[in-house]
Amino acid sequence: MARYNPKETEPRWRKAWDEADSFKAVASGDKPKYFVLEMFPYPSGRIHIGHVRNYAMGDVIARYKKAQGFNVLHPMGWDAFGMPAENAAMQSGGHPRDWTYGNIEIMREQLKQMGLAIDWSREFATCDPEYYVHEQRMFLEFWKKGFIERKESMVNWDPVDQTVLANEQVIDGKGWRSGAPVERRRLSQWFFRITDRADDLLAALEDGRLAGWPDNVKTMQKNWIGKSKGLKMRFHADAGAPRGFEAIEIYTTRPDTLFGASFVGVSPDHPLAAEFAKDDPKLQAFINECQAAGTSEEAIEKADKRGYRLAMTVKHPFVEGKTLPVYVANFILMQYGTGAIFACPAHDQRDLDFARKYDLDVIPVVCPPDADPASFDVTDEAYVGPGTIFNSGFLNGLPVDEALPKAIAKIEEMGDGQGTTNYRLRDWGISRQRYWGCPIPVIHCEKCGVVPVPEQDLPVKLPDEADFSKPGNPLDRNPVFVNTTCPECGADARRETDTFDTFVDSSWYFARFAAPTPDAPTDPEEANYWLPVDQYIGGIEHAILHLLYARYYTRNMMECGHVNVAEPFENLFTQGMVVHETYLDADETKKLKDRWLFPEQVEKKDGKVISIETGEEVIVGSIEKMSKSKKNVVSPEEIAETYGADAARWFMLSDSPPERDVEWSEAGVEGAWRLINRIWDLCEPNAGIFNRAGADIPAGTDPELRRLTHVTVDGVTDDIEHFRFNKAIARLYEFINGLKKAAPNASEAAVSEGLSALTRLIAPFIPHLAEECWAHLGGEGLACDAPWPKAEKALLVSETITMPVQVNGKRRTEITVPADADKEAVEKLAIEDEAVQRHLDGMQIVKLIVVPGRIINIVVKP
RNA sequence: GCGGACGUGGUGGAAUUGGUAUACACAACAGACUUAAAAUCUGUCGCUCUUCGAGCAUGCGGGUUCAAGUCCCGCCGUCCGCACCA
Repeated sequence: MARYNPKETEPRWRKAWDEADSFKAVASGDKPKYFVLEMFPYPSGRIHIGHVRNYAMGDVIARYKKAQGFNVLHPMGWDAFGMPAENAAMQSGGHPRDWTYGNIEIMREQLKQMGLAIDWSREFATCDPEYYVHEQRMFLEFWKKGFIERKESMVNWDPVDQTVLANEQVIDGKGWRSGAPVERRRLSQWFFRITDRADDLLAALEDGRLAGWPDNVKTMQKNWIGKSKGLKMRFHADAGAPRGFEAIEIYTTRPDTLFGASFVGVSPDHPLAAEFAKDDPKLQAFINECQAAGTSEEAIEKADKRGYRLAMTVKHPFVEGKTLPVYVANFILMQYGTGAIFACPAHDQRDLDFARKYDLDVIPVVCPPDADPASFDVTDEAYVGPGTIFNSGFLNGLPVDEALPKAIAKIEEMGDGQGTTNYRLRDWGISRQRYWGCPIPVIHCEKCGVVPVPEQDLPVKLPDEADFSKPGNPLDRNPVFVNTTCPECGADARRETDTFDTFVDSSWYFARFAAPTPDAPTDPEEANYWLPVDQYIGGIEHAILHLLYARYYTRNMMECGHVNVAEPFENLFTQGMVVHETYLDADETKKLKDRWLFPEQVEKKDGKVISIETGEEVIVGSIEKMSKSKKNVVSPEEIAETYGADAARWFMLSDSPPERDVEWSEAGVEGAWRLINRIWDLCEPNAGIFNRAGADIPAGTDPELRRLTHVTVDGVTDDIEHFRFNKAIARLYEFINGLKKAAPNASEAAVSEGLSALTRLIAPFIPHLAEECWAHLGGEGLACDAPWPKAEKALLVSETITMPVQVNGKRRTEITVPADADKEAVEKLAIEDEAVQRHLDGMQIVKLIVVPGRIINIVVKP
């Protein structure tokens, strides 16, 4: 028997698909459309097995839907702008563009070798000027429509490298490259006004428009948007207020606890803090320390609660004569609300921690339902639940939800504030002080201000020079790029040197895939044919940012007439990540970013992990998603080289449920390879069987084999529909085992039916082998064009069923009953069973439960 | 710190959503074939015991139910996100 040789068959079938243009998508015909999209990759160098998992899943859906008779669009491209290209340029001196396009060449070849059913004619990279010109166009359109504004925000600044740092580049408050303590700097930047659409983005999560999205993603986005009802109010100064700060405006969601207030706090970034710091070096030092934590919310909130008391007090709004101290506190975010709070330590854990540390009052004002106000007290744990207000003047006796509006009304009546809706969501800052991104198409003129680049001058192309040997952004020191004239007055002017956040690039690529055209972002007619994406697939790590930005950006595009959908992704599937241990060189004198080791650079020996190069023990770090920066990546190449693309695809989809993270292990890959051969061995002796066996199979022929065939078709179909690829594969194993056992003694017709179903069922998973088998068995045309098999309902049912029998909830035996047996008959059979009788001896039957088709439980007592 | 998830044999996992816990696969072990190896095939495989039967097992501790991996309460551990990684 000839052994299956993927090295020979796989390239041959890929060529056949290419020549037949099998996966070319055309926006016409009477078939229903189906747009399948996996989140496009960043061209980091080579694909890793996380990519294989992601794209194999999308490919199963694309091929399955094609077989189901849909007109399928399944494109591929590159999220090609971003920092890794600049980092590579700094390290090796090359150009980000060469590095990026070089990587794309390699990764395209690797992806093609996976045998993906992709329409490669639509491929593009976001760094192609033909793509980003439209992004610049849309920016100007959005600006005109008021979707964009310029304002100040904070960035991490590395004083040595003279550059802005991403949060991930700030490690323990220091720059990852320079090691210098990071400063917070205020910069004028461009923002998309996503908060203007917060309400609709939230509403769509709740009103069924995103019914095809998983609940956990919707919940995460909902919490991220963080709509809250609360009160904006002013605390009036009592003493010590600097000029212009006679009142402090705070935001609170708990105005019902105002009587429990013990201090007012402001963020270290608050203007009041800056004002006091002018002549208080100690305060300035404190603010600097707080700012050294960087800009990330995580760092700010995780830090120990610390504060600095200002020489200022404010009046309590309700209690005559009562004053409150004012603190600068490190846990208050300038970005949220007004950057200032009032604190009620008894009913907020952060406030309580702070109050205990600085010995401030803790006044309980909400009494839990089952507690007594006279004795209720708060020690280490703030009470945040519902209850009745006490210690609170005019609010006394009210439940929390009634006290809230009453407190707001009172403050409004006093003219000191207003009830408001607030969002946690912030406007989307899109300016990046980096070279390798899409240039923001504006010009700064001393006279005319900020002026858009005229349409006919687009695209603003990135200049070729990119010298990363000096600190800072190469665009800033490129006179040819920077120096220009004002399009309005003709005077000398400066070109904007910031580039777009790469999330802008990925916020509309799906629309470009659907309808590329040279003169506009989309051809609206074609875009409207394909959109929305019917099935979007990507990592759970994108649950919030990318998916929210894309939803927002699509709304902008809709208002400009580029698309006619607000929600770009009809159905979403978030797959788990492939995670792997990280390895860190123990040499702490090296910079952190240079210490990571690839898995193939280490080996395990006597329970230790050592570096192959140095022989030294390495630090085994946490298990994390595969990423190039931490080098914990595993390439699929070796597997594909040894066993073929089909085996690699099959292996990545078997075993683990798609939505769950998997810790990478190669154990089991040989099982995938054995399966490929087992299927081939099953088909090999049956050359041309489809031509010999008739289409009609007489009733009663090989009922068990036929039932297995149809049950498998039914089950695998259902599994694919629900993204249960691991279960589909387990079912296919059972089918293959059963087919193999039955084939020698079964009729050619039943065997042919089984093999025909098998070939088509495996085609989405292992398409090359499916083609080889299909051709060998006498199939017409290509397997990728063959229709999906249909299960005959009549063949699914079995005549008898097996039911377990429990006595007092413990399984004692099982009985086989006719499928149509009624309840009494089942009860009788169960009680009469010998094994059951042993447990009924000397007992009295109290209750008898029969769940039809499931289980029998006999409850007894002595 | 906040938000979202996950936790079942030596390993990856299954369990029709409250109804036979461990399907399917990997690894291991034993056997067949072979001069030998590979490949292939057959069988065993959660733990404990008095093993033909029974008891105990789904991260830990409680609870609801005739029945709990599944539901509820409280812990522990791991992963993802936290706005300039993509």
